[in-house]
Amino acid sequence: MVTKQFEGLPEDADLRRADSLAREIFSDIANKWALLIIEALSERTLRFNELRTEVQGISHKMLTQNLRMLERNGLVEREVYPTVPPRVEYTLTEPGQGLRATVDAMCDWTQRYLRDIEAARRR
Amino acid sequence: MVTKQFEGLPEDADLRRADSLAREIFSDIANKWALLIIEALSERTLRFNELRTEVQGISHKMLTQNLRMLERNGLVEREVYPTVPPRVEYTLTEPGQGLRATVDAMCDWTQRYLRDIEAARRR
DNA sequence: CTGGATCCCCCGAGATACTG
DNA sequence: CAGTATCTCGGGGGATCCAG
Repeated sequence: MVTKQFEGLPEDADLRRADSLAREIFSDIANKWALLIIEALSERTLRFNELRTEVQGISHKMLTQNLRMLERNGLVEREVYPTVPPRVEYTLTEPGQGLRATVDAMCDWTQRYLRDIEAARRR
Repeated sequence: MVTKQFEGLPEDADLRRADSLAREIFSDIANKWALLIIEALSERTLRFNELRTEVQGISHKMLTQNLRMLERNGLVEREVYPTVPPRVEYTLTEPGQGLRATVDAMCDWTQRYLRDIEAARRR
């Protein structure tokens, strides 16, 4: 997806590294749960269990795993309030907000072509 | 992701069906391989083995499976030329083109925030 | 070349239990 | 409430072979 720009150029370790990184990131975020979590956080900051409710169908484990991944990539920020019981809030960072736009687009697309897809399936 | 619009309304079987369908579709397309295939087809029609090359890392099986899925949902069109050896071409349909735009946006996003993400990871 | 079918292994992911 | 750790199982997905 990215490589094309570099085709034919002399080997360049940096570009190759960037490309492999891009693929890695793409693989990270191009998955159902990650995108749904971002969609859920697009409106407002949410706590762990709120997310669990919003992103319906996700398991405890998947939610934590994906949140860690998103955090690692700097797409969501995790804020811990040292109260009792603990309170943890997840917020979209600026890069996360940027991705949010594309996720929204995907959701819009789904809505827009729902009928067409339904029709296509009947064939 | 879609349900929100309907919250609080009296139960409506049609809306529920549409929502479950939307989730199904979203799960179908929100996966790495499907999106990479669409990205590959965004420039031009491709044959099976060309796709296999473009979408590097994908296995024979995954490619066929995803193509069948995309075809079933009417995102790609499959044209068979009854020559020998057989020649099969895959093309993005109009809905497919629509999705392509959002995939492009995702790729752009990846490029744009590459450095930020790299930095975030080092922490 | 395209693409089904089969075998098989590994790990993704759910369930459960336990800490702070 | 939030999160980690362990166990376990099913099926995702690779490798391979066959067919048109």
